[in-house]
Amino acid sequence: MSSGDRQRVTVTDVARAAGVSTATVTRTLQNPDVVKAATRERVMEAVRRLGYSPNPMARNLRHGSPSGVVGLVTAGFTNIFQAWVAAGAEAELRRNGLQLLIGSTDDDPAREPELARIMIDRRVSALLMMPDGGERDYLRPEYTYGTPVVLVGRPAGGLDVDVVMTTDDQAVDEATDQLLSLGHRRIAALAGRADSFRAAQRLSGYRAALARHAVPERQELVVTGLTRPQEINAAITELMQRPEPPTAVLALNLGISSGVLLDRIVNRRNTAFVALDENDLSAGLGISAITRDPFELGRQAAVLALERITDPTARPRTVTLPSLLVRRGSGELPPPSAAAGGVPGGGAGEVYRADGCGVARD
Amino acid sequence: MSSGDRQRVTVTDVARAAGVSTATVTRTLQNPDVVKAATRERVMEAVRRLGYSPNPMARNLRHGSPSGVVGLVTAGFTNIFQAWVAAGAEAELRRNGLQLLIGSTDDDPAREPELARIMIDRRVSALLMMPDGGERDYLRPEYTYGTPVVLVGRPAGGLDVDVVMTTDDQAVDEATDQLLSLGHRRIAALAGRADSFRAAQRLSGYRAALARHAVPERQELVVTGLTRPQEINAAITELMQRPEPPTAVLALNLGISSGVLLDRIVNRRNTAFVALDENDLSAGLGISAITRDPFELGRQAAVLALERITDPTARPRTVTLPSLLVRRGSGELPPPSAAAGGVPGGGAGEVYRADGCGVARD
DNA sequence: TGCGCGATTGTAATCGTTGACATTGACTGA
DNA sequence: TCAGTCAATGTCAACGATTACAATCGCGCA
Repeated sequence: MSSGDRQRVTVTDVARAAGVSTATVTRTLQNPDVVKAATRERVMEAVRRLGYSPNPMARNLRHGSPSGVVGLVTAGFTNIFQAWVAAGAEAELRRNGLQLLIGSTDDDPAREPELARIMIDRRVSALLMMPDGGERDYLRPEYTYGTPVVLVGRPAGGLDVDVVMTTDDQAVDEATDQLLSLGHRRIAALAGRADSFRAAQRLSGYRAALARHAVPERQELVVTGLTRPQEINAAITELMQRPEPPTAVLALNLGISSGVLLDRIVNRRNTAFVALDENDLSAGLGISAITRDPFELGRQAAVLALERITDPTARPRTVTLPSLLVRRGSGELPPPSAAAGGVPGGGAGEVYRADGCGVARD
Repeated sequence: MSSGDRQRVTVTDVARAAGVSTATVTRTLQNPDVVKAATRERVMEAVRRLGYSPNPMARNLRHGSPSGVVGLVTAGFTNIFQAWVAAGAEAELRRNGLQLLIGSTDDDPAREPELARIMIDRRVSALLMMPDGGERDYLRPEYTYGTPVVLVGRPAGGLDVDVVMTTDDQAVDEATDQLLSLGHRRIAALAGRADSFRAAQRLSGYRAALARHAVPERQELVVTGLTRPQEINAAITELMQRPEPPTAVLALNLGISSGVLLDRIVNRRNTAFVALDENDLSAGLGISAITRDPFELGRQAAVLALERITDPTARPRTVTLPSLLVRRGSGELPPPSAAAGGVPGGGAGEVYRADGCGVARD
């Protein structure tokens, strides 16, 4: 049959069918006002009948015009935080008639440049980069050929590009400070890839609070490099079985937060706990968490991209969104040794329902 | 500065720099063996020095070759099930040197055709469609121009395309059957969008089991159209407050599964419960679930796409992957009225934490 | 010495779309 | 009536990469 033909209808076909030149077809589509109404009708009829749509590659080739597509590079499709960022960017771009396409590095820093290159080569109107890989040289202007680049949640590192950041360090500092004020002295901090900017940013908040309270950092309470669920589970189990287990736990990314939460439920622990980022259940279960509104993060990234598309000469900007500590109880628990004083803000009354912005799907 | 130039390096530039013709540059890149070693060196050096990479649009324009990019249309980036499908497709495609790009309809069926069109126009090598929208006419061959299309988790509807399906109906039948055998007679079924194929497929399994056991279906126990978390929460609350509440609950998609799970934990319910699809916590909490291995689903879709790319004339195929009922305890609970008999089966080693339900922080 | 062959490389047409420029024809006002 | 104007449409080169075909070169062999 003809299903495999991939034989496309071109302007020439339409022009012949309508008895006009290709220029008139193009004009009818691009600038209808300059074409006589009768001709316009004839052309449109042919377009409809043949099912013509312009080949965007040829169009792009001729006039290096914006493609109407914005690319986003994520660390992984199943990274739900980054998925919400993508959703936020998508919504804002769509409001402006642009389409978002996303690609995943699958947490492999080596694939960032490849994916960025693919998107730049396909002439995305802008490129949003979320992974937290090390090397960023491939985003230097000589490689991006003027494609606007927005970095999400990681710094520019001398690059002349727009950036959207969050104040994770301040929020972790605030959470740590609160735990220290409650009397905690052994506060574990669990983080992801040791070489990532984000882990460093968050740990710096932890250390700042410790320093302010003149509490020396204990090396053995800082665990980094946790990525796989088994590692996370092993780490938390080992921590809690020590002779001197931590009295409070800071989980410094979403995966770790989920792992610690599962451990709390399964093993019925009541250690003080502050999560970073939320999952389906954390709000409903009274987990104090540092939240970052990923949807807004993505939206802002899209806004920056749109502005740079409009005015490529504008000075790159850095937008900072607040990371907020939401107190729901688990982060307000005192250490076991402390007298049973009033728990500030804690308690079952603060158990919220999860009514987040999400829509359930299948 | 020159950062906004978007002035790309072309074959011509490379050719001039290397002192050869554009044809030789192309040959060096496409078919190095026919170029003299010395010339090849000179060209490669120029390519490196200028940072040249071929414009895929121009390449595509000339020779309608496969683009090396496969498009995937999802209902939403934050749909974690579909994200895992994407991850599976990504892995398989990558093994074969192809790149996956995904776009989201944000659960708006009207955007399926738009997105499909964008991807087809950009000459993706294949198109994977996941949303469960109604209309599918836009995938007729006259609109896809031979782009291989694979439907994931929804039927072909007379279309001549590859399909990957799961046996949700059979698994739901099996789960319902088991609950009925345990003595349950009031089994609630909660489903998503009423007009979706998937909800219908799953409910048909529920009804088949009821019919086999000669248990009449109770309209008031079947709730459809649940999409937002609030709706899900309201529905489960209302159900359980009835004079005759259900003794068992079937959640027929992931969002609903999460909602019911949260309700169980918060309200310490111990009603029999079978979820469809899993979230972070369901395995650890002993929730019986119908699982579909989304990663494998995506991988199979990619395999079909790859085969059709290789041989566009092959007859479209339908691959069916099993939906499995994993027994972890919550689905093996008897109704309250039943005597405390042994729980049949219980999944032998598969019962991880049947007692994990209803735990709290005190 | 001269012909022919194979190994390299160059030339130019092509893909589909666009837009600057040229052309056509009708109509206006002097 | 005729130059001038304007609206409508046609012509053709260009975008960048590719490739069929042509051209060139060196060398062996008659």
